[in-house]
Amino acid sequence: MYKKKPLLILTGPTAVGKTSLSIGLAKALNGEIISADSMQVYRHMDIGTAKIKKEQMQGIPHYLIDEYEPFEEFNVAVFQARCKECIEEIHKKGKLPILVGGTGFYIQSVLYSVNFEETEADSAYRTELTAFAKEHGTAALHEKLILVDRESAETIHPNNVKRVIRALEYYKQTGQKISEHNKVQQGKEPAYDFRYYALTLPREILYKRINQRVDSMREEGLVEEVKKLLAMGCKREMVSMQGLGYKEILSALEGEGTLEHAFERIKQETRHFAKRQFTWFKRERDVTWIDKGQFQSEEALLAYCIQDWQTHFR
RNA sequence: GGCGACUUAGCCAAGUGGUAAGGCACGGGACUGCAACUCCCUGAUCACCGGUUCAAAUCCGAUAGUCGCCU
Repeated sequence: MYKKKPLLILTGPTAVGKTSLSIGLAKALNGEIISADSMQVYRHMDIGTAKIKKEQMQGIPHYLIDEYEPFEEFNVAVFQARCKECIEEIHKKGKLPILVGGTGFYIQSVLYSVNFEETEADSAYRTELTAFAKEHGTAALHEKLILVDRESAETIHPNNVKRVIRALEYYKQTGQKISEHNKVQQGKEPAYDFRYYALTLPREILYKRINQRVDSMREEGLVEEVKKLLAMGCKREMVSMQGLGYKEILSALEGEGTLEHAFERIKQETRHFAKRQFTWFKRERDVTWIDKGQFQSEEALLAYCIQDWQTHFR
C-alpha cells in the first residue's frame, strides 16, 4: 500500500526505448502517461522529437504532449505546474501516473517540488544583460554577480552567461541570493511514493540507435517538417526551434552548409546530448538504473520493471 | 623499375635548430524558470633506424608506408 501518492518515473538517454516500455507499464499497472520532455510538448514538431504516434499509444492517455504551439513560451515552471495538475487528475481517477521522458531538469522539478512561484522570467532584463556581456565581456558580467552573490559566482563559470544572468535576474527580482534559494530547495523530500527508473544501454549500442533514428527521421521527412514550421512563422530564436534536429536543419535551409552536413551534426549532437543525460541521472539521487542490455527481450525487461514496482508498493 | 612529394594524438592541423599552437571526436563533469539549452575539464614527444650539433619534429643518410608522375 502507498503511504503517499504513487508516482512512477521512467527516464534514460534519448533513444534507449523509453516510449515502448512506458506503454507496457501503463497497461500492466493501470497507469496514464505524462511526458517529461521539453520538446514534445510542442505541436507540429513530431518527427524531430521522435514523438509517440497515436496508434502507438494503444489507448493509453498521454499528457503534456502537443499542448503548446512552437511560438509559445514553455519552461520548467510551466511544466511543473501542469505536471502537478496532471498527476492529481490521474490520481483522482484512481490510476497510476507514469512520468516518462528525458528532461532530467523537469523531472527534478516535480519530484522534489522545487519552488518557482516567487519569480517570473524578465526578458527585458535578460536581453539587457546579454547585451552587456557582449559588449564588456563575460568576465565583467560575472563581476556583477560577485558583488551580489559571491557563492553563486564561485559555482557558476564566468563563461556560462546564461546561468550568470539567471542568478542576477533572481537577485534583482527577489533581493535574495539564488544560492540560498537553491540550498533550501535541495533539501526537499519527494512528495510521492515513487520509483525513479533510468533505462540504459551500452554506449556503442545507444550511439548506433541514435544514428539509425536520425536516418529514419530524414526518411520520414524532417526537412519538410522544418519547412512547414518556417512557413508557420517559426523563427530561429524561439526556444522550440533550438531543439535538436530543428536548429541544424534550420541553418542548412538558411544557407549555412548542406543538409548532408546538417544530418551529420544532428547525429553528433544527439550523442553529446545522451552523454549529458547520463551525467545528469548519474548524480541524481534516488535513481534506479536498469540496464536494458541485461534482458533477453522487451517482455523480460517489462516483467522486471513491473515486479520491481510491485515489490516496493504491494 | 625510375623520379618527386608527403608521414606530427582517433581525425584535421600549426610549427623549418632551442626542448610540441589550435580545432574536432572520445571520455569525465556542472546545471534548481531559456535545459534537446548553456558551460567546464582532459591527451602526443613528432613513421622507424643512424648521423651532424651544446641542442632536431625541424639538417643529412638509410628503411618502410602513402600519393603523384614517368617508362
